[in-house]
Order: sequence, then structure tokens, then C-alpha cells
Amino acid sequence: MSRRNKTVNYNELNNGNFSDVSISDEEDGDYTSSKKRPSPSQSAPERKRKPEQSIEALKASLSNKDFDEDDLIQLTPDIPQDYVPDAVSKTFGKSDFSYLRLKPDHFSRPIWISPKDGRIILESFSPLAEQAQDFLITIAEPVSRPSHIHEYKITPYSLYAAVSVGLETDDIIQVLNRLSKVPVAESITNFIKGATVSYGKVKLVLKNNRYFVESAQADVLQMLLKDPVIGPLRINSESTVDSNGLVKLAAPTQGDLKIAGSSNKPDDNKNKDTTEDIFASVVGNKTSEEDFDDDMDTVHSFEIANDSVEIIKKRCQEIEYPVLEEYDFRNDQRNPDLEIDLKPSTQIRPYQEKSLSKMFGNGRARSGIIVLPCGAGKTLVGITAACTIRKSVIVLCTSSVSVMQWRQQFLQWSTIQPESVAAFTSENKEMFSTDAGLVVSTYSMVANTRARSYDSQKVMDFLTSREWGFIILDEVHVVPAVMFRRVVTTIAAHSKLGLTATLVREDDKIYDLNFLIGPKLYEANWMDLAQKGHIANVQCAEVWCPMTSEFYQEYLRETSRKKMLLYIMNPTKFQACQFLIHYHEKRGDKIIVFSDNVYALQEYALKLGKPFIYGATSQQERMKILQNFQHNDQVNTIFLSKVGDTSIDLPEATCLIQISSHYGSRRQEAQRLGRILRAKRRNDEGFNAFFYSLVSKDTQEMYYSTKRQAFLVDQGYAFKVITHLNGMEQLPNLAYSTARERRELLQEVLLKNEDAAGLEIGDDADTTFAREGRIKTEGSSSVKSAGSLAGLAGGEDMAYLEYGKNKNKEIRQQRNPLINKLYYSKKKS
DNA sequence: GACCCAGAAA
DNA sequence: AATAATTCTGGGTC
Repeated sequence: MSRRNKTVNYNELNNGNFSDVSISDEEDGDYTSSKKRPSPSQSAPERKRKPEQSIEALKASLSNKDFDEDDLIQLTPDIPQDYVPDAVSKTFGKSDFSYLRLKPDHFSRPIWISPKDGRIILESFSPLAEQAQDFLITIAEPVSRPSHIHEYKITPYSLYAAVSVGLETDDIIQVLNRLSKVPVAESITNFIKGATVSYGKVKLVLKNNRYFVESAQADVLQMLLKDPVIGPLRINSESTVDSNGLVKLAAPTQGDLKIAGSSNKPDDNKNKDTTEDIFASVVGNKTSEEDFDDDMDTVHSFEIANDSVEIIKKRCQEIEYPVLEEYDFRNDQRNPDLEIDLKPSTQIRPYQEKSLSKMFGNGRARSGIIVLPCGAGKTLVGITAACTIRKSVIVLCTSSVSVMQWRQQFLQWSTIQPESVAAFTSENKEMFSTDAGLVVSTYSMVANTRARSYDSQKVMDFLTSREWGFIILDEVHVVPAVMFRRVVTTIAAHSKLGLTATLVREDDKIYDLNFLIGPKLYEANWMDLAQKGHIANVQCAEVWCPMTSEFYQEYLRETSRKKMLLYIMNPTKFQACQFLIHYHEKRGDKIIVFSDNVYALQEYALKLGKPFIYGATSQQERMKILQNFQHNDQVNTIFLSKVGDTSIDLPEATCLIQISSHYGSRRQEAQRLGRILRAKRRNDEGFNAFFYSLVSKDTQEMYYSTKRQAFLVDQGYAFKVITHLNGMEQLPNLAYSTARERRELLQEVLLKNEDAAGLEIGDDADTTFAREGRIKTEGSSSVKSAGSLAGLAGGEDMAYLEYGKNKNKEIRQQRNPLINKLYYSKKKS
């Protein structure tokens, strides 16, 4: 596309009449001609804008809350061709779609759609933004949601999710057209049609203890019946059959189903904004059922035998008509009811209710995934769903700690009887004796393929022998797909709910979840929740710590593994950490310091005299430290290794400092931030939680750090860069403030690198000498000999042993790879 | 039966 | 390119 066409828009925009135009339902018929590209004669001379000015102006206008509407309208469509904005990741790239003519009332329509790849840009400052967002989140994947402009992308998965919560192809296209500033391109409508023609059309429903293949469209079922695999599996029921051999029934509605704990009745929408009505029919609000009535009031179905379920599911997947699993739990008489309800005192929040209304939208339980930030009450969503279904339920989580937490939360929020609750872990093999009940277990316990202990086998038989109404899969993003497949196939559950905070992984295995568990039913926007006070406001900052010259010198010459240690142990970073701890302790904050690197964790914590927890810390020790952190005024800072990334629940923490982390893992970053989102004090006036990432300047850390932040930036968090901490140098007892201390630290770090050096043979000693030589030339008076170096290496090990419980294991784990590495690198050179 | 330790999985 | 931590099991000792 040529650049000059842009000016056409520019002119039209300036000449347009912007006053008082409301959204009309005009369809794109009027615009078909506009798909033609404007003739060249309309172009070049008018072009006045300099690209660099546009970029700056655009950026400025994006960061400024008081929009001048005219500016906005001029700027937004006129993104220079070579400009790839950072704020909205890779918006349209170099594609220029300015030939799409704007609708006359475009300014009151909040979205743009790229004809090329289905990307959608939402102006989040539009009055219709909230409704549009509700809709977009249902049909598209959120890509990036900073404050003013949100980006979404339509994908086959997102459309699958959309149809499975009840949207129809035409609804999607129609509403997109209503919201869009430009007519929705044919490529997009075709894409939507293509993707939705088969997805979500077929449902597998358990009703009155019989399985039915169900669809709103009789022709789809006819097609399935002609399939050589599926056709013969139909069984004839005594129900009235129509001329097509199908059973015709009224479509399910939410009807009188009340989601436990919700404040308003299903048919009560009087407190809803009237503007919402515009979209109610497509957003899946509870009021929407009447609107669907025209074509949705009947469904067709045929019955299949219980034992053909697996075959049908597999076959439907193969022919690209994946079945949606719905559980008609209210009409399930075979499985005993579970006596469970939310306690009267338990109230659920609006967004929790919203996510559940997606799940129970038609009075049945849909299987799928709900995405909520950590601390936003995922557990309560799961419990409420269980209280709505009221059948036997099984909860799977990642660690035995969360098993206990889930069990405890169930007892706390619901009326379930303790004797109906069982935990199943390696040290706790319980079964309930009531007709229906709750089992909480871990993935590794259920998915274990290796030999089982006797008790474990007995419980597994118990789990596999009965039918479960509901299975909750906690932290779905952490476990690989193969494990889920195993879980899903071994346990017969009628509906599945996946819960997660971050539906991202650095590998691509996340996509399998869509078909294994179900579509994404709901995803909350972190910023929205923060604004409404459900999770804490967080100030994020990246602190750049310059490397001291000695450390940087070593950094430049070392191999990558040692580089890492050097930039973590950078004295400036340590000082920054010390300063921040001091500063926030004085403010009355409770601080968690994260370090992935165990060595650094210990060094930092010991030097600062703070308690720390890592893998080898015993269970009692952990409890003691966590107790102190929560209740003891004297203990305001703790150091955590990766153990703290998930499932350690510390509502007291208000400040988080990260000194080392795992490469570019966005998930870890988000998870860690999640540790302070549930801060108890979040509702205090003007309360902020703090999240610091300490980064050694000019090292690899900078690169990883940016990658890690991507998820949070996409969620709308702004990272401030701090290059200098005011008053740090004046801090009393500042560590490593003398050159001598820094040299000693460097020495120690280098020593640690080679702490296996004592066992090393031959040429390694040379490098040791060489290093000492360097230190010596800088005038150190306390240089140690090669002999004492080796001795120290041993001594280092001894010191180490005091902290680790499994000393042998630790030494072995540390040494073997290291020795090998050293050995091989020596060989090469 | 209470511990500890090693090994495998992912 | 690949750390650390987790889980479970089974085998050992006292």
C-alpha cells in the first residue's frame, strides 16, 4: 500500500462533520465501494505531516489524559508506515489500510480491525469502551492492554471460545460492524465464518443420566450421522423423533438457576446501565436469552451410549467439529447430590459473578478456563461453581501446600461437611465415606504413571471408579498438556474448570488446553480490578544498578554461567537492595526479596541478617519464618527463592524486590507480582504496593528483564526506570562501600564459581593464579595464595553445609555439572 | 512407624 | 541453553 493514500483520510477527517452523530445500525452495504482504493489524484500534495512529528504527537497524546478530540481523530488513523508502536505491540506493522474509508460517525465507534490478520485496536477512552471490551474479550485474545489503546486479536481459538459461550457467527460479525470505525473487511468476515462454522456447533450433554449429541442446527447433526464412525453409535430412544430422526427440545436457558452467592437474580437487570443493552444480546448477559429466541429456542439431539462417548469425542475432534461438553447437572439423577452451599456470609464480587455467568450461562455447566489475577479470588470462583453444581467434586493443584489451602478454603467459605472432604497426597490418603464428596489432590498424584504405593492405588481406584460432577484444575498454565490428557482421561468428570492467572508460557504448549479442557470463558483485566479495589495498586520499577568496574571487567571475560553470578552479586545491586529494604521498612512495609539464585539468596540474606527460605529449608523452619513475617514487628523482610513463586500466601507483603530471576519468564514475573496483589492494606487510602526489579546495567539481565515485563506491560502496568536511588550513598552501614570490601566480594564470587576447584586437577590452577595476579596489581594487601584458595574452597563447602540439610545432595548437584563443564571447556581450549 | 536418602518425572 | 524446586515412590536404618 502506498503511503500517499494516507492523506485522503487526513482530509476527510478534517472536513468531516463530527457533531452529534450517534451509532447507527448501518451495515456495510454502503461502504462496499469504499473498499476500492482511492485514485492517486487525491493524494500527495496535501501531505503536510512529518512522520517524526506524528510519532511524538501520537505518543504524547497517548500519555495525555485530556484528549483534544480533533487531535485524536487526526492522529490515530495516520500512523506512519515505518512506525511500529511499542505501546501497542506491533500494531499494524507496515501494512497500510488507510484505503478503508471511515464511517461518517466513526469517532463514536471505538474499534479498528485490521483486514490482514484480525488484529483489533480498541480506544479504551471511548464511552462505549467498556461494553466493547466485554465483547472483544469474548471473541478475541487480548494482546496488550495499556491505559489508552487496547489491542486484541481474533484467532480460531478465540472464536471457538466465543461460540462456546453462546455467540453465533452473525452476532459476532454484526456487532463488530457496529463497533468498527471502518467496515469490517470481507477477509475478516470470511475468517470468522470459516472458523465458527464448525466450532461450538456440537455439544455433548449428559441429561437424565444419558448422553446426547446436541446442536441448534439439525443439518450439522445430519452430517454427523452420515459419518461412518459416529452414525452407527446412535441409539434409539423412546422419545418422539422428528422426520429427520432427531429429538427436538427447547433450548436450555439459565432459567431460574441462581449462581450461589450472587447478589442479583438471573432475570434482574434493572441495575444495569441502559447502554449495556446495546450489546446485551451479544455479550452474553443474562438478559440475552430472549434475543436468541428466534433461532435458538429449539435444539436437536440424538442419543448415544455411555461407552461411545470417548469415541465420539475423538472422532468429532478429527473432523473439526470439536464437541463442547456441557453438564446438565440439574437433571442428573444418577449422581448423588453433594450437600454444599456457600455460607450466607460469603459474598462474591462482580467479576467473579461475571466469570461464572459465562460458565453457567444456559443453566448448564460449560467446561473451560477462567483467567483471574492472583489474589483476585480464583479459589472462591471454583468453590462457588462447585456450590452451584452440587455434585461430587475433585480439585487438582500443583503442590501439597495448595491442597491444604483448597481444603481449608472449602471449609471456610462453604457449608460442606468435614467428613465429605478428603485430601489425597503422598502423606495423606483419605477417602470420603458419604455418597458425594470433595477430593483435593495434586496433579502428580493423579497423573502418576509409575508404580504406586498400596494406599495410593486404593485411592486411585476410588477416584476412577466413580463419576465426578465437576473437576477444578488449579494453575492450569504450569502443567504440560500431556499431564492434563492423562488426568482428563483417567477421571470421569462431567465438567471441567481450569483456573489460572497467566495464560502464557514461554513454550507453545498452552494452546492444547483449549481443546483439552475447554475454551477460555473469562479473562479479567488486571488494571480494572486494581481500579475497583479488588487487587492492590502496584508501582513497578526497574532499578538500574551500574556494575562496579572490577565486576564489569570480570563480567566481560567470563563465560555465561559465571557472568550470571557476577551480575547478581554486583555490589551496587546489593547496595540498592539494602537501601530499598531500609527505606521500605521505615515506611512500615513488609518486604519480600526474590532471588532465583540460591547462592545469592544466602549471601544477601546473611549479610543483611534477614531470614530466608529456599528448597532445602525444612517445613518447620518455613512455618516459623512465615509466622514471624506475618505477626512479628521485628521481622519485616524475608528472602525467598523459587519456592515463593507460587502458593505461599502472604497477604501482609506490600513490597517486593527481585534480585535475580529465571531468564525471560513472563509467567514468573506475573506470578511474583501476584504475591503482593492481595495485600491486606490495599483498601487504605492511596495505598500502593511496590515491585522492584534490580537489574545490573549493561548486562544480559537488561534483555531478560524487558522480556519478562512484557506480560505485565500488556496488562497495563507501567515500569518506571530508576537509575539512581537518592540517598543511597548516605545510608549508614552501607555494605560494600569501600573498595576493599568490593574486592573481597569479587574474590568470593569468583571463588564460588570455582568452588569445585579444590577437586579440580592441573591446569585450572593457572586461571586461579592469573586472577590473583590481577587483584594484586590493583594493590590489594590481602591476597591469598593458591594453596589457601583451594583451602577456602573446601572451607566454603563447610560453611555451606550448615545451611543445607541435604548436604550430600547439594554438593553432588552442584559439583557434578560444574566439574563436567569445567572439564569440557578446558578440553576445548 | 518415624525418619532419611536417592531417583525419576516434567 | 537450561536452573531450581516440586512431587512421589521405594529402600534403607534405627
